[in-house]
Amino acid sequence: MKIGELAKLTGCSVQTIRYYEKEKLLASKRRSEGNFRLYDQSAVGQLMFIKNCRSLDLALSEVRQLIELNQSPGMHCDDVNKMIDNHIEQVEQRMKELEGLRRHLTSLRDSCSTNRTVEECGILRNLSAKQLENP
Amino acid sequence: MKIGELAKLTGCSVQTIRYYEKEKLLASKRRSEGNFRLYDQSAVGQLMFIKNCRSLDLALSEVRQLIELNQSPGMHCDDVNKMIDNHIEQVEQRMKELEGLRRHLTSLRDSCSTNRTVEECGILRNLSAKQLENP
DNA sequence: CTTGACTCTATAGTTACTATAGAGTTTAAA
DNA sequence: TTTAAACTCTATAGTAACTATAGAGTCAAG
Repeated sequence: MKIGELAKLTGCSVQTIRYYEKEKLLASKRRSEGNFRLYDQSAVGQLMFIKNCRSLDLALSEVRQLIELNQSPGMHCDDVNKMIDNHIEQVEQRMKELEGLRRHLTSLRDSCSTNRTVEECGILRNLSAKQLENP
Repeated sequence: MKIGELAKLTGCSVQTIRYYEKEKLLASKRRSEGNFRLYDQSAVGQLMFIKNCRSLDLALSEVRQLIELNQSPGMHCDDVNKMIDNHIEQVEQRMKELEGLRRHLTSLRDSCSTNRTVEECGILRNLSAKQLENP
């Protein structure tokens, strides 16, 4: 199949597939006479693997590591576990940050009611304050 | 004062200050004989305003809008309120996404115990699955 | 007068794509 | 058979908000 069909099957864009190839995450060995990329069913699997990883917010560098690991079936998979553990931590960390941010924004929003002018705006006054407390 | 002192006072890096100037978020009118940027106390305030906005994850384009608004003290500040409301929504949206991600990662992690080989690794097997359910 | 600390501009790199230009290829209809 | 549409190719630039570097100039102290 050609790149367009692979794109449709996997839900990736054509450019993205070419980008993954350039980044050595996906090999396309064969080309047609007219120099078009040709793929088989295994390419669908490889691309879905990448897509699944990306839906978990894994970086392409991490995906690359996983692909390499996948190629040594006999090795221990501790590194995979570590990577996922690490990722869970990062996600939880970011959630905490966002919770702080949310509280901060909400209290900022409460400092201004409607029908004020810019001059009176509590939000702008707060933003101009020398230092914003970091909760 | 020169750019290094401004950087120290505000906690921004020297390059960041120059970058803000290029992006027209911060004006530096005066230069020394030797072409060094010269700042006064008001620059500290302007830079802290930007820094405060950034600590709330406001985009530089939004900061630019706020700076412009700040220059028309008589106008209504509804746009400021809208921007912050909008931002709160975005933060909450991202928090929901991350919560889904966290659950997803956790259940993935549970699919593999220690002391397995890559071949047996539940995580890799799951990632290879044609479609990852999107909870 | 030279050393070191500072500053200047311009440029490239980061991440994971997306968008474009300009060219060639294939398929279908007129 | 021609031609038009739809597809593909490569190469390049853009995105956001910086950070890092090169190579040059400025300034104060010793």
